[in-house]
Amino acid sequence: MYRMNVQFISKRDKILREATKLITKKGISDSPMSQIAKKAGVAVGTIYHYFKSKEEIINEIYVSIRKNVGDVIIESSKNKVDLKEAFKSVSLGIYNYYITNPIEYSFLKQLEHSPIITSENHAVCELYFSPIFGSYQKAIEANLFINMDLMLMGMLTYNNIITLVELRLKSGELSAEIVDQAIEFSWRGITNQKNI
Amino acid sequence: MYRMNVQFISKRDKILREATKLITKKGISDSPMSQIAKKAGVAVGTIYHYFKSKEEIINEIYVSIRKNVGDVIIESSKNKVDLKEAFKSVSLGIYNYYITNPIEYSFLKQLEHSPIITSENHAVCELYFSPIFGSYQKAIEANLFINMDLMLMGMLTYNNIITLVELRLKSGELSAEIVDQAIEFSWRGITNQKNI
Amino acid sequence: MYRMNVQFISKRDKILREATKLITKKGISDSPMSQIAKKAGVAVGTIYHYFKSKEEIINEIYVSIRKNVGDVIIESSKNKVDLKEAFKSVSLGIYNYYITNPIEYSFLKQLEHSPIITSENHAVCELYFSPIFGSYQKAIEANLFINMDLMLMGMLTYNNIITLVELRLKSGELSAEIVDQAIEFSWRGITNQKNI
Amino acid sequence: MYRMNVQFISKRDKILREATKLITKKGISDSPMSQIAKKAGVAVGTIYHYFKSKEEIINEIYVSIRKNVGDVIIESSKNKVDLKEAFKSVSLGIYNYYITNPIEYSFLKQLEHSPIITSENHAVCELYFSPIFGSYQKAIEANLFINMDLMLMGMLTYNNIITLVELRLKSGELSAEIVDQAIEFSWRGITNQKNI
DNA sequence: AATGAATGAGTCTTCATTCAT
DNA sequence: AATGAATGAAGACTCATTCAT
Repeated sequence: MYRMNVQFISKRDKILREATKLITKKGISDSPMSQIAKKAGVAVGTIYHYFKSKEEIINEIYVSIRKNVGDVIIESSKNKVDLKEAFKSVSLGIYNYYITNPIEYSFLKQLEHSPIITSENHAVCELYFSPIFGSYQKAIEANLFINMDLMLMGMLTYNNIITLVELRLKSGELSAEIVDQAIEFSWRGITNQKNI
Repeated sequence: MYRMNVQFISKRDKILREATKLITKKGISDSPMSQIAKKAGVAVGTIYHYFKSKEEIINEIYVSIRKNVGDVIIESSKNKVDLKEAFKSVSLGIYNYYITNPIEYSFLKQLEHSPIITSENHAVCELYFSPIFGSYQKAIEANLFINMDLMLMGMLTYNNIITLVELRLKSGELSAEIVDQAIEFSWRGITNQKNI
Repeated sequence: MYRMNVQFISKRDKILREATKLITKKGISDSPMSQIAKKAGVAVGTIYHYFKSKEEIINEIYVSIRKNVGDVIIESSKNKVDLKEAFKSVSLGIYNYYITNPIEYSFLKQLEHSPIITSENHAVCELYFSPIFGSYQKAIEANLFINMDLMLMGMLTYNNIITLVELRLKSGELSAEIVDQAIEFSWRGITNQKNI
Repeated sequence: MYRMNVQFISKRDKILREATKLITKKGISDSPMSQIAKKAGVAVGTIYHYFKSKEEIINEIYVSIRKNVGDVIIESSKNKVDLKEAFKSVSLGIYNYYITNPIEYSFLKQLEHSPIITSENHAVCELYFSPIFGSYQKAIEANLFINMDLMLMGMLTYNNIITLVELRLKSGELSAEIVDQAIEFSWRGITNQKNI
């Protein structure tokens, strides 16, 4: 059993991995369980040994990707004292995560408006954003950020990163300048220029 | 027989209308043609008398909604001399269209990343945004707007309206203040404050 | 109204003609009434004005082609005193009819084993062959032809022509020599060589 | 459990068997998959577990019957030194195969002109006749058979057997004498009487 | 734990036929 | 005579899920 962890991928993980790829490429209803099984190198029945249903697989993938983004947020805001530096770091962190994991990004986009994701899971995922809201709240109180509805501010800044990702996926490449333009756009939008 | 045309809805229109509603509520693959037919009060075969396939219906709906938004853009920018006034008017125009037509909005969101929409139709829809790009271009040249990638600027500002719509749909209601905050957020993002 | 008969083709005939072409090319179940109507330049309903059903059209076409072949048999045996001359003339007559009307031939082939043709019509068509059986009967009685089951002799000689047609349709072209070889093959098969 | 293999018919075989019967009786387009499934005692889905499509089933049946006939040809020409004896043996072999397997015969007749059979399969089936062509070729070279187009000779003699089968199926019964008449008919047609 | 044969409800689509105009 | 919109039963095929091994 020793050394088995090296390069060992459990069947369960293989199923999740291939499901993600397939669904991203073909869409949910063009990703039959039989196909997922074949790609993962397991029998159809095996999938049902690990998961209750197709929906369960999709929900699990969705939540796990959202968690990854949550981790990126936490990680990239660590040890950043300067407010702008922190803002840029988090923005770039999310941006980089998505463009280096385009499959995960597409999967999220495809599912975020779908009735397949349970509302319970939606709620869980919201929490992964809470660190951002926390720091925004403080900046508003310190009069560094515009006094704006907190949820609105969070969504606007996050979606601006998404816009950037979208543009990048469309264009294939994006200059550092353009990335900077987008972040500065958001920064101007949220900051009290006279105090910062 | 007179005045019969008032309030007369053709079967074709009924089909489109009910397809839109159903797909928005249930998603494409949970909106069988049989169901659409039933809701529209026609036989399944009748649908195929007017449309070649399910995909054709979806494409037609998609393009027509996008066209409506295009018309709103044109309409709401008419007779607006002041740059900011025009920007606000267009922003509010789009926002209002979506929140008064939430079904159309949801339909769009569900389809915009779908492979069902032909690339030809995607191209057609892009054109409906051209008025915006035109005015942005001029404002950049006049140094009133930040010198930013045009496509980026267009996408950021449009998506900020989408964010607002999304928040409103989530919350059920939105104060005029919050709407204003979002528009001002974008305005700060695109303008050269010293020249405006 | 005068001169109208020149080149005037009734809608009824157009329907029959286009149905024949379409069914030959695509097969019965890939020849929808709507398509026949379109090719014939009439409305679907118009077809039902002239014919009770699709099956009726097919039966009518089938019988009329079989009648044409019957006419060819009668025509090509006229004024032929010599037995062999008559045999060759009829054989060539049928052969030529089929290769100059390949659509009719294919139509027949496609339908002859089909349950669509009523047994009544099958019986009617059998009669078109009676002239052949008559002359064979006489030749057998005169000891010029082998004493063979009459029906068998009729079917063998007719089917040998069909074989020739089939070979010709396969090859695209057939030398006069080969045609002659086939007819002589049948002739040797039916004749009492010592008496002829 | 022993001897269980005796009389065990796999679902796959049951499907093929019932499809053959049904298609022969009703024709292809009146043999829905649902009906085949019911007769075979399986679910519709099961058919698609074993076959890709209805066309695939039909092709497989067609080729396998043609192969049977090919085997009969090989078998019945074995150890036949005398030319006429061999000719009669093969003719009777084919005749007997068809009349003892009338369903297979009808199936073949119905399909041989159909576009459903792929040209690849048509080519494969042609090969099953090659033994016949080989022996004819030799007999022609030895001046025992008439110098006739080889393909023509092959088609004429084969189709004469078919004619016999057809007559038998029509009449219900056929005397040994009539069978002999038909074979002698062909024999006279192909042989150089002076050399044989 | 793992398999994959088997299921059958459900999908989109076709098409002969009808009927009001 | 002629139209073609409207019908809905029926067809081929898919696929999530089950279950005996």
